[in-house]
Amino acid sequence: MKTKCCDTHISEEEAQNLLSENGISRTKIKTSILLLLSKSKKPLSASEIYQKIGPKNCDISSIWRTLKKFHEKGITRELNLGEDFFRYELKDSHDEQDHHHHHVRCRDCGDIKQLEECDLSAFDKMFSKLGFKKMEHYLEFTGICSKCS
Amino acid sequence: MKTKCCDTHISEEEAQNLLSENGISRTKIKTSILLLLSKSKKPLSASEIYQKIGPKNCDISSIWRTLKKFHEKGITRELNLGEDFFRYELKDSHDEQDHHHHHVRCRDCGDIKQLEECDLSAFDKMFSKLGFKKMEHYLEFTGICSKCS
DNA sequence: GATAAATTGCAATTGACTTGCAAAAAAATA
DNA sequence: TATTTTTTTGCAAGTCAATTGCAATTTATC
Ligand SMILES: [Mn+2]
Ligand SMILES: [Mn+2]
Ligand SMILES: [Zn+2]
Ligand SMILES: [Zn+2]
Repeated sequence: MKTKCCDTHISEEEAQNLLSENGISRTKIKTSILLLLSKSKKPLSASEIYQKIGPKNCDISSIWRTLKKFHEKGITRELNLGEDFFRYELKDSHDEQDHHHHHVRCRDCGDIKQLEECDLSAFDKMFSKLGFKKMEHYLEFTGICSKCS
Repeated sequence: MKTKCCDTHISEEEAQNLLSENGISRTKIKTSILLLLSKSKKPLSASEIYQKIGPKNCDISSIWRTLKKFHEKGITRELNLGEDFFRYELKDSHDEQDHHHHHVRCRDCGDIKQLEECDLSAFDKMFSKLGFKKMEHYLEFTGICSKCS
Protein backbone atom coordinates (compact mmCIF):
# COMPACT_ATOMS: atom_id res chain seq x y z
CA MET A 1 0.00 0.00 0.00
CA LYS A 2 2.80 2.35 0.94
CA THR A 3 4.73 3.25 -2.15
CA LYS A 4 8.36 4.12 -2.54
CA CYS A 5 7.25 7.54 -3.73
CA CYS A 6 7.79 9.60 -0.65
CA ASP A 7 9.43 9.52 2.72
CA THR A 8 11.20 6.23 2.09
CA HIS A 9 14.74 7.40 2.75
CA ILE A 10 16.54 4.84 0.65
CA SER A 11 20.26 4.52 1.31
CA GLU A 12 23.00 5.57 -1.07
CA GLU A 13 23.69 1.91 -1.77
CA GLU A 14 20.04 1.19 -2.51
CA ALA A 15 19.99 4.18 -4.82
CA GLN A 16 23.02 2.95 -6.71
CA ASN A 17 21.59 -0.53 -7.00
CA LEU A 18 18.40 0.93 -8.42
CA LEU A 19 20.49 2.68 -11.05
CA SER A 20 22.42 -0.44 -11.98
CA GLU A 21 19.28 -2.55 -12.12
CA ASN A 22 17.95 -0.14 -14.69
CA GLY A 23 21.10 0.15 -16.76
CA ILE A 24 21.85 3.70 -15.73
CA SER A 25 25.34 4.80 -14.81
CA ARG A 26 25.97 5.35 -11.12
CA THR A 27 26.90 8.99 -11.09
CA LYS A 28 26.87 11.45 -8.23
CA ILE A 29 24.01 13.53 -9.64
CA LYS A 30 21.79 10.58 -10.41
CA THR A 31 22.33 9.12 -6.97
CA SER A 32 21.60 12.47 -5.32
CA ILE A 33 18.36 12.90 -7.22
CA LEU A 34 17.19 9.44 -6.23
CA LEU A 35 17.98 10.15 -2.59
CA LEU A 36 16.19 13.48 -2.70
CA LEU A 37 13.09 11.96 -4.28
CA SER A 38 13.01 9.21 -1.68
CA LYS A 39 13.42 11.66 1.18
CA SER A 40 10.80 14.12 0.01
CA LYS A 41 7.28 14.03 1.38
CA LYS A 42 5.93 15.23 -1.93
CA PRO A 43 6.85 15.14 -5.60
CA LEU A 44 9.62 17.55 -6.52
CA SER A 45 10.09 19.84 -9.46
CA ALA A 46 13.35 20.09 -11.42
CA SER A 47 14.12 23.46 -9.93
CA GLU A 48 13.40 22.30 -6.39
CA ILE A 49 15.86 19.48 -6.95
CA TYR A 50 18.32 21.99 -8.38
CA GLN A 51 18.04 24.19 -5.30
CA LYS A 52 18.48 21.25 -2.95
CA ILE A 53 21.52 19.86 -4.73
CA GLY A 54 22.99 23.33 -4.89
CA PRO A 55 23.47 25.34 -8.07
CA LYS A 56 27.21 25.18 -7.52
CA ASN A 57 27.21 21.41 -7.47
CA CYS A 58 25.49 20.78 -10.75
CA ASP A 59 23.81 22.24 -13.78
CA ILE A 60 20.07 22.32 -14.25
CA SER A 61 20.43 20.68 -17.67
CA SER A 62 21.95 17.61 -16.05
CA ILE A 63 18.96 17.42 -13.77
CA TRP A 64 16.62 17.58 -16.72
CA ARG A 65 18.54 14.88 -18.54
CA THR A 66 18.47 12.70 -15.47
CA LEU A 67 14.76 13.18 -14.91
CA LYS A 68 14.11 12.36 -18.54
CA LYS A 69 16.12 9.17 -18.29
CA PHE A 70 14.44 8.13 -15.06
CA HIS A 71 11.10 8.63 -16.73
CA GLU A 72 12.10 6.63 -19.81
CA LYS A 73 13.30 3.79 -17.64
CA GLY A 74 10.09 3.91 -15.65
CA ILE A 75 11.75 4.68 -12.34
CA THR A 76 9.76 7.84 -11.81
CA ARG A 77 6.36 9.29 -12.52
CA GLU A 78 5.91 12.73 -14.05
CA LEU A 79 3.06 14.71 -12.55
CA ASN A 80 1.15 17.77 -13.58
CA LEU A 81 -0.55 19.18 -10.52
CA GLY A 82 -1.98 22.22 -12.22
CA GLU A 83 1.22 24.20 -11.98
CA ASP A 84 3.16 25.32 -15.02
CA PHE A 85 5.87 22.74 -14.54
CA PHE A 86 6.12 19.05 -13.80
CA ARG A 87 6.86 17.29 -10.54
CA TYR A 88 8.58 13.95 -10.19
CA GLU A 89 8.28 11.11 -7.74
CA LEU A 90 9.66 7.61 -7.43
CA LYS A 91 7.53 4.79 -8.72
CA ASP A 92 7.29 1.58 -6.84
CA SER A 93 8.39 -1.50 -8.76
CA HIS A 94 4.92 -3.01 -8.60
CA ASP A 95 3.34 0.30 -9.33
CA GLU A 96 0.93 -0.31 -12.19
CA GLN A 97 -2.50 0.56 -13.47
CA ASP A 98 -4.07 -1.13 -10.50
CA HIS A 99 -1.66 0.09 -7.85
CA HIS A 100 -0.81 3.73 -7.78
CA HIS A 101 -1.88 6.91 -6.11
CA HIS A 102 -2.73 10.53 -6.81
CA HIS A 103 -2.34 13.86 -5.06
CA VAL A 104 -4.26 16.87 -3.84
CA ARG A 105 -2.85 20.33 -4.20
CA CYS A 106 -4.26 23.37 -2.46
CA ARG A 107 -5.18 26.02 -5.02
CA ASP A 108 -4.44 28.64 -2.37
CA CYS A 109 -1.16 27.76 -0.69
CA GLY A 110 0.08 25.07 -3.06
CA ASP A 111 0.43 22.49 -0.32
CA ILE A 112 0.45 18.95 -1.66
CA LYS A 113 -0.86 15.83 0.05
CA GLN A 114 -0.66 12.28 -1.15
CA LEU A 115 -3.76 10.13 -1.43
CA GLU A 116 -3.60 6.58 -0.23
CA GLU A 117 -4.70 4.75 -3.33
CA CYS A 118 -6.61 5.16 -6.54
CA ASP A 119 -10.22 4.31 -5.89
CA LEU A 120 -12.31 7.25 -6.92
CA SER A 121 -15.32 6.35 -4.84
CA ALA A 122 -13.11 6.55 -1.80
CA PHE A 123 -11.63 9.91 -2.62
CA ASP A 124 -14.38 11.99 -1.05
CA LYS A 125 -13.74 10.42 2.34
CA MET A 126 -10.04 11.06 2.00
CA PHE A 127 -10.61 14.69 1.17
CA SER A 128 -12.63 15.30 4.29
CA LYS A 129 -10.09 13.36 6.31
CA LEU A 130 -7.37 15.64 4.91
CA GLY A 131 -9.48 18.73 5.47
CA PHE A 132 -9.62 19.64 1.80
CA LYS A 133 -12.69 21.32 0.36
CA LYS A 134 -13.93 22.77 -2.92
CA MET A 135 -12.34 19.97 -4.80
CA GLU A 136 -11.66 20.11 -8.47
CA HIS A 137 -10.24 17.20 -10.29
CA TYR A 138 -8.27 16.82 -13.41
CA LEU A 139 -8.68 13.57 -15.26
CA GLU A 140 -7.68 12.72 -18.77
CA PHE A 141 -6.64 9.54 -20.50
CA THR A 142 -4.11 8.50 -23.05
CA GLY A 143 -4.01 5.22 -24.90
CA ILE A 144 -3.36 3.68 -28.27
CA CYS A 145 -6.17 4.08 -30.77
CA SER A 146 -7.34 1.42 -33.20
CA LYS A 147 -5.42 2.94 -36.12
CA CYS A 148 -2.18 2.73 -34.18
CA SER A 149 -2.38 -0.71 -32.60
CA MET B 1 -25.67 14.70 -22.30
CA LYS B 2 -24.28 16.35 -25.40
CA THR B 3 -22.23 19.32 -24.37
CA LYS B 4 -21.58 22.53 -26.21
CA CYS B 5 -17.91 21.58 -26.27
CA CYS B 6 -17.58 20.26 -29.74
CA ASP B 7 -19.33 20.09 -33.04
CA THR B 8 -22.10 22.47 -32.01
CA HIS B 9 -21.68 25.00 -34.77
CA ILE B 10 -23.11 27.99 -33.00
CA SER B 11 -23.98 30.94 -35.20
CA GLU B 12 -22.19 34.26 -35.24
CA GLU B 13 -25.15 35.80 -33.45
CA GLU B 14 -25.14 33.12 -30.76
CA ALA B 15 -21.43 33.66 -30.30
CA GLN B 16 -21.89 37.39 -29.86
CA ASN B 17 -24.71 36.88 -27.40
CA LEU B 18 -22.51 34.55 -25.41
CA LEU B 19 -19.91 37.31 -25.25
CA SER B 20 -22.40 39.94 -24.12
CA GLU B 21 -23.95 37.65 -21.53
CA ASN B 22 -20.50 37.30 -20.01
CA GLY B 23 -19.54 40.94 -20.14
CA ILE B 24 -16.96 40.53 -22.86
CA SER B 25 -16.73 42.92 -25.77
CA ARG B 26 -17.99 41.62 -29.08
CA THR B 27 -14.88 41.81 -31.16
CA LYS B 28 -14.04 40.02 -34.37
CA ILE B 29 -11.30 37.89 -32.84
CA LYS B 30 -13.36 36.80 -29.87
CA THR B 31 -16.27 35.88 -32.06
CA SER B 32 -14.02 33.91 -34.40
CA ILE B 33 -12.49 31.94 -31.56
CA LEU B 34 -15.90 31.03 -30.19
CA LEU B 35 -17.03 29.88 -33.62
CA LEU B 36 -13.89 27.82 -34.11
CA LEU B 37 -14.24 26.14 -30.73
CA SER B 38 -17.87 25.30 -31.41
CA LYS B 39 -17.06 23.87 -34.84
CA SER B 40 -14.14 21.78 -33.73
CA LYS B 41 -14.56 18.11 -32.96
CA LYS B 42 -11.85 18.30 -30.35
CA PRO B 43 -10.32 20.84 -28.01
CA LEU B 44 -7.98 23.26 -29.76
CA SER B 45 -4.62 24.69 -28.79
CA ALA B 46 -3.77 28.36 -29.07
CA SER B 47 -1.55 27.75 -32.04
CA GLU B 48 -4.16 25.66 -33.83
CA ILE B 49 -6.58 28.53 -33.40
CA TYR B 50 -3.92 30.89 -34.64
CA GLN B 51 -3.37 28.81 -37.78
CA LYS B 52 -7.08 28.57 -38.46
CA ILE B 53 -7.74 32.28 -38.05
CA GLY B 54 -4.71 33.03 -40.17
CA PRO B 55 -1.52 34.62 -38.90
CA LYS B 56 -2.24 37.62 -41.11
CA ASN B 57 -5.60 38.23 -39.51
CA CYS B 58 -4.50 38.43 -35.90
CA ASP B 59 -1.67 38.18 -33.45
CA ILE B 60 -1.05 35.15 -31.28
CA SER B 61 -0.94 37.38 -28.20
CA SER B 62 -4.53 38.42 -28.81
CA ILE B 63 -5.51 34.79 -28.93
CA TRP B 64 -3.80 34.13 -25.64
CA ARG B 65 -5.50 37.12 -24.04
CA THR B 66 -8.84 35.97 -25.34
CA LEU B 67 -8.38 32.41 -24.13
CA LYS B 68 -7.37 33.71 -20.73
CA LYS B 69 -10.45 35.88 -20.52
CA PHE B 70 -12.73 33.06 -21.63
CA HIS B 71 -11.26 30.88 -18.95
CA GLU B 72 -11.67 33.56 -16.27
CA LYS B 73 -15.28 34.04 -17.23
CA GLY B 74 -15.84 30.31 -17.18
CA ILE B 75 -16.81 30.04 -20.82
CA THR B 76 -14.12 27.53 -21.60
CA ARG B 77 -12.23 24.70 -20.00
CA GLU B 78 -8.45 24.44 -20.16
CA LEU B 79 -7.18 20.92 -20.73
CA ASN B 80 -3.85 19.23 -20.36
CA LEU B 81 -3.88 16.08 -22.43
CA GLY B 82 -0.30 15.15 -21.77
CA GLU B 83 1.09 17.47 -24.40
CA ASP B 84 3.33 20.40 -23.58
CA PHE B 85 0.60 22.92 -24.19
CA PHE B 86 -3.02 23.44 -23.24
CA ARG B 87 -6.14 22.82 -25.26
CA TYR B 88 -9.38 24.71 -24.90
CA GLU B 89 -12.99 23.78 -25.36
CA LEU B 90 -16.34 25.41 -24.74
CA LYS B 91 -18.05 24.64 -21.47
CA ASP B 92 -21.74 24.09 -21.33
CA SER B 93 -23.65 26.46 -19.08
CA HIS B 94 -24.73 23.65 -16.77
CA ASP B 95 -21.32 22.08 -16.90
CA GLU B 96 -20.34 21.41 -13.31
CA GLN B 97 -18.67 18.87 -11.03
CA ASP B 98 -21.45 16.43 -11.73
CA HIS B 99 -21.81 17.08 -15.42
CA HIS B 100 -18.70 17.20 -17.51
CA HIS B 101 -16.61 14.95 -19.64
CA HIS B 102 -13.04 13.92 -20.31
CA HIS B 103 -10.96 12.88 -23.31
CA VAL B 104 -8.74 10.13 -24.63
CA ARG B 105 -5.65 10.95 -26.58
CA CYS B 106 -3.67 8.42 -28.57
CA ARG B 107 -0.06 8.37 -27.39
CA ASP B 108 0.93 7.33 -30.90
CA CYS B 109 -0.89 9.57 -33.37
CA GLY B 110 -2.25 12.17 -31.00
CA ASP B 111 -5.83 11.64 -32.06
CA ILE B 112 -8.31 12.85 -29.48
CA LYS B 113 -11.74 11.43 -28.72
CA GLN B 114 -14.31 12.78 -26.34
CA LEU B 115 -15.82 10.58 -23.65
CA GLU B 116 -19.51 10.76 -23.03
CA GLU B 117 -19.59 11.57 -19.36
CA CYS B 118 -17.54 11.35 -16.20
CA ASP B 119 -18.27 8.05 -14.55
CA LEU B 120 -15.04 6.22 -14.07
CA SER B 121 -16.56 2.77 -13.76
CA ALA B 122 -17.99 3.25 -17.21
CA PHE B 123 -14.79 4.36 -18.83
CA ASP B 124 -13.48 0.90 -19.60
CA LYS B 125 -16.49 0.12 -21.74
CA MET B 126 -16.10 3.38 -23.58
CA PHE B 127 -12.48 2.70 -24.31
CA SER B 128 -13.23 -0.63 -25.94
CA LYS B 129 -16.09 0.98 -27.83
CA LEU B 130 -13.67 3.61 -29.12
CA GLY B 131 -11.05 0.99 -29.90
CA PHE B 132 -8.51 2.42 -27.50
CA LYS B 133 -6.11 0.13 -25.69
CA LYS B 134 -3.19 0.33 -23.28
CA MET B 135 -4.90 3.07 -21.40
CA GLU B 136 -3.10 5.36 -19.06
CA HIS B 137 -4.92 7.93 -17.08
CA TYR B 138 -3.92 11.14 -15.52
CA LEU B 139 -5.85 12.15 -12.46
CA GLU B 140 -4.99 14.76 -9.91
CA PHE B 141 -7.01 16.98 -7.63
CA THR B 142 -6.88 20.52 -6.44
CA GLY B 143 -8.84 21.96 -3.55
CA ILE B 144 -8.59 24.30 -0.62
CA CYS B 145 -6.79 22.90 2.39
CA SER B 146 -7.83 23.41 5.99
CA LYS B 147 -5.26 26.15 6.57
CA CYS B 148 -6.67 28.15 3.69
CA SER B 149 -10.40 27.84 4.19
C1' DG C 1 45.42 0.76 -16.69
C1' DA C 2 43.87 1.66 -21.39
C1' DT C 3 39.94 2.35 -24.26
C1' DA C 4 35.16 3.00 -25.39
C1' DA C 5 30.75 4.85 -23.97
C1' DA C 6 28.00 7.79 -21.23
C1' DT C 7 27.56 12.01 -18.52
C1' DT C 8 28.46 16.70 -17.40
C1' DG C 9 28.84 21.94 -17.63
C1' DC C 10 28.21 25.70 -20.31
C1' DA C 11 26.00 28.40 -23.56
C1' DA C 12 22.74 28.85 -26.90
C1' DT C 13 17.95 27.67 -28.35
C1' DT C 14 13.13 26.36 -28.49
C1' DG C 15 8.39 27.04 -27.61
C1' DA C 16 4.51 28.23 -24.66
C1' DC C 17 2.88 32.01 -22.60
C1' DT C 18 3.13 37.02 -20.76
C1' DT C 19 3.59 42.00 -20.77
C1' DG C 20 4.21 47.20 -21.86
C1' DC C 21 2.90 50.49 -24.88
C1' DA C 22 0.75 53.22 -28.41
C1' DA C 23 -2.76 52.83 -32.06
C1' DA C 24 -7.41 51.13 -33.19
C1' DA C 25 -11.91 49.52 -32.05
C1' DA C 26 -15.84 49.00 -29.06
C1' DA C 27 -18.78 50.61 -25.26
C1' DA C 28 -20.76 54.24 -22.63
C1' DT C 29 -22.47 58.82 -22.42
C1' DA C 30 -24.64 62.80 -24.06
C1' DT D 1 -25.12 60.80 -34.03
C1' DA D 2 -21.10 62.89 -32.10
C1' DT D 3 -17.96 62.69 -28.21
C1' DT D 4 -15.72 60.61 -24.47
C1' DT D 5 -14.14 56.65 -21.93
C1' DT D 6 -12.85 51.90 -21.72
C1' DT D 7 -11.21 47.85 -23.76
C1' DT D 8 -8.76 45.45 -27.23
C1' DT D 9 -5.27 44.87 -30.59
C1' DG D 10 -0.59 44.44 -32.89
C1' DC D 11 3.98 44.54 -32.29
C1' DA D 12 8.09 43.74 -29.99
C1' DA D 13 10.39 42.31 -26.11
C1' DG D 14 10.59 39.28 -22.18
C1' DT D 15 9.88 35.10 -19.00
C1' DC D 16 10.55 30.51 -17.87
C1' DA D 17 10.47 25.44 -18.41
C1' DA D 18 12.67 22.29 -21.10
C1' DT D 19 16.03 20.87 -24.94
C1' DT D 20 20.33 20.55 -27.46
C1' DG D 21 25.35 20.79 -29.46
C1' DC D 22 29.83 20.42 -28.13
C1' DA D 23 34.09 19.74 -25.71
C1' DA D 24 35.77 18.31 -21.25
C1' DT D 25 35.21 14.91 -17.53
C1' DT D 26 33.59 10.77 -15.53
C1' DT D 27 32.03 6.01 -15.62
C1' DA D 28 31.85 1.41 -17.63
C1' DT D 29 34.17 -2.24 -20.10
C1' DC D 30 38.01 -4.96 -21.22
MN1 LIG E 1 3.16 10.58 -4.39
MN1 LIG F 1 -14.59 17.88 -25.07
ZN1 LIG G 1 -5.47 6.37 -10.76
ZN1 LIG H 1 -14.63 14.11 -14.10
